[in-house]
Amino acid sequence: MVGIRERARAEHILDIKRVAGEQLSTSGAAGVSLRAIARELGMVSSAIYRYFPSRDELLTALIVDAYDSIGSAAEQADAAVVDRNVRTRWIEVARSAYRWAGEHHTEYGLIFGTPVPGYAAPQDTIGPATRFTTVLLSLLVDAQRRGDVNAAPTTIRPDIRRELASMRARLEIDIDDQLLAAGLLSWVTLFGTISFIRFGHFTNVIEDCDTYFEHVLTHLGTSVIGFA
Amino acid sequence: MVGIRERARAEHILDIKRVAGEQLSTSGAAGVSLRAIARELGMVSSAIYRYFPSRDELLTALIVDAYDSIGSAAEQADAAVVDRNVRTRWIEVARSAYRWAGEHHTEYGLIFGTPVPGYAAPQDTIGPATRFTTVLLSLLVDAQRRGDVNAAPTTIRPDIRRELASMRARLEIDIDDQLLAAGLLSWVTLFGTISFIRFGHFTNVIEDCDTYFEHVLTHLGTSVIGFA
DNA sequence: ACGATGCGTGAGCACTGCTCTCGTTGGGTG
DNA sequence: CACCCAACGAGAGCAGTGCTCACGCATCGT
Repeated sequence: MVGIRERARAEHILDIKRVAGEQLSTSGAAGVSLRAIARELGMVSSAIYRYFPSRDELLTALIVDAYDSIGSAAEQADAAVVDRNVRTRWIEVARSAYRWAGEHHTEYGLIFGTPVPGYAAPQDTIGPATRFTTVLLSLLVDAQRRGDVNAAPTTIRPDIRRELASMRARLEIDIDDQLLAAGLLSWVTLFGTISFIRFGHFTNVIEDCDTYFEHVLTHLGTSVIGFA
Repeated sequence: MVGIRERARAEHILDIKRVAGEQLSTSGAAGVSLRAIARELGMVSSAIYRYFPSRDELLTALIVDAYDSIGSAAEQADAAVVDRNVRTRWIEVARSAYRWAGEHHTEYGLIFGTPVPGYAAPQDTIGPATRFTTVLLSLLVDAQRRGDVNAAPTTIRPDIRRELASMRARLEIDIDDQLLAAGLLSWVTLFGTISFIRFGHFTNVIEDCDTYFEHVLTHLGTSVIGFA
């Protein structure tokens, strides 16, 4: 049987992260206060340290949760595509990221925004961080396998081909240079667009950001990656 | 003649911003402390408030300076291209942004990173903020005028054409839909790539980020915008 | 049954942004 | 030139922060 302490501990950790998440969405990362969390949970501030050794560790936990959240959103969006058409899958996955960023504004800023100087992402974060890109990569792998892609060939310099080959080996995937480069560029442009929209760089530039995002989406799928 | 006070005031403001900038680059935006600045300048903390009404205003001043800094870097890079070839100008301007981001890591994070919730960019920032994009836009205008551009036509939906037309009217520029859309996409991809590199999202993904950036640069200039 | 360990408490340290009052001093005005 | 207001620096003080530590109590494994 699981002990009373163990259960209470798990619940407390959840409570702390919940309140911290509320503070995060209302006041940003700077507004997450251990003392305020303790106050809201009816405990003394020093008690928090029994569960998180420092404020940084709490934020790290929130980062991990955020990566997991956007990753699982993408996984679900991908799984929901019944006909497994790679073009549809790409659009749905990209849309899920856009939607997630809109619904979790500050969490998005936490993982795709300014990194804290001197704060090296702990090992705990790199696992969840790859969850989203894994969805994207498996999508590309399937596209390659099914031959559902025919992009206009672009010139790729030898040093970049070497870089791509190294990446291919590291990830143990079978995607040719053309598709891999296009996928990489689309990945960056996808989050570049989301960041520009969510961080307000399109103010006074683009009025209907939702529509523009859809445009970028189809453009990337059609002209850059070249899904059939 | 300019008074003693006026001169002293201007110098103090410069001093405060200088020390704040040092703190910014070593400890990030969160590490900028009015009291620490006052200590370093040998004045009492409350004296700072004679020059900046709040910490936020100080940060705003740093943001304005950062926008000005990257803007003037781009202007200089553009002006240094003697033959006025638009392709060369694009590459030099984009490179200047990449270089600036590398040399001013935290300042870059300040303007392209996570926005503070509830912090609406004051009017003071929007002027300097457009300085970089103005360089980019004038480059596109020249390309259009000289006919130095021949991109593969992509499909642009009517609602996006409407958005582009509105943008064209607002900015009072003469760039056709095709080029404007390509420029917009390149702008986003440019800063998306810089952010991914500088914010560490390419760790364990791309080894030689400098080379990859050069690749993206030429790709955007050639395949997306299509400079002659 | 007992000892080690987990846990909540409260005081305390060093720090933060910001406010207020109090003299002093510089600089336009009569 | 004298005067008076505004700008200024100093210092105390308030409310808040992250974090540490010694202290007891409760729980759990032996």
